[in-house]
Amino acid sequence: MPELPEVETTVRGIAPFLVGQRLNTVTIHQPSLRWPIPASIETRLSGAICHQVIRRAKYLIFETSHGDVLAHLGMSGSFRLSDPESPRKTHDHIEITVGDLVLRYHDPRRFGCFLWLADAQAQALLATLGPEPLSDAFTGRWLYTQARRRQVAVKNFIMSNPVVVGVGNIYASESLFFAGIHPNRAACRISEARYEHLAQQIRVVLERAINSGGTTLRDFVNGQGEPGYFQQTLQVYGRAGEPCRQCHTPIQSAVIGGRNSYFCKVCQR
DNA sequence: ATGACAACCTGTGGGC
DNA sequence: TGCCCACAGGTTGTCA
Repeated sequence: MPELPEVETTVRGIAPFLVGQRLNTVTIHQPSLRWPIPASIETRLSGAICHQVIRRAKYLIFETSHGDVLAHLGMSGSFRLSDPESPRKTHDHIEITVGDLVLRYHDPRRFGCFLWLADAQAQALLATLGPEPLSDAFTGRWLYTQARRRQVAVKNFIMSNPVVVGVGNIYASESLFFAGIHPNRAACRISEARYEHLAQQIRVVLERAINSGGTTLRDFVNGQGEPGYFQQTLQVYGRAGEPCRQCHTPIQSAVIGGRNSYFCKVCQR
């Protein structure tokens, strides 16, 4: 489900309702996510004041007076603020009451996580992360230097977290289309100038998606339960057989690195 | 070090 | 209508 824009949309949606507020009760209904939710979270987090909600890569970090939490939405996770009177749904695994609302973590596939940030496991997850794509540290030169001697397809290269965080399957296809680069091209066979263009397009695509509230393919909703609208402007993702919006050639799809990929064979070389 | 790929788990949609 | 299979937005861990 969520790539960087969807996580950012979630953070922006829920933070105003959490920051400065007390997390009154924390209830774990299903601790079995990708890694077990620490049993200590229920009692230790209850009563904490939430100081800040921030995003790092596709992680959400809840900074509280009783310790910080590192959460990830996996493939199908979402946080949503609801009326406590509304019934809890299947796969609502965590409930946190805040004021007259309840924050629910919903995740059918349970690939997400909810850990104490200070724990070694959480620290290890953050340790290997590359630069934020919307930061000044992310440049074409960085991509170019990282790509030396890398034979891997450029699409897999930009989806790898040590290289740059937050670029998932949708936005990898989209940014490569805007950069005019074929997703199967070996990472080491792209010039620094083309990487400058690619880095710029990655930033533009992610920023536009954030401004549209993210992409909803099946079920993504923001903190208020609303869908994103970026899918209406997707250029190639999920459009196999449909005409390229630039040259009208049918969009191709191919499995690259085990993930479905979409591109225009004329516009992307 | 690099790259390929299975694994984690449930829901959904298409084909028959 | 129902069954079965393929596939889905991510990431880690294992193995060659």
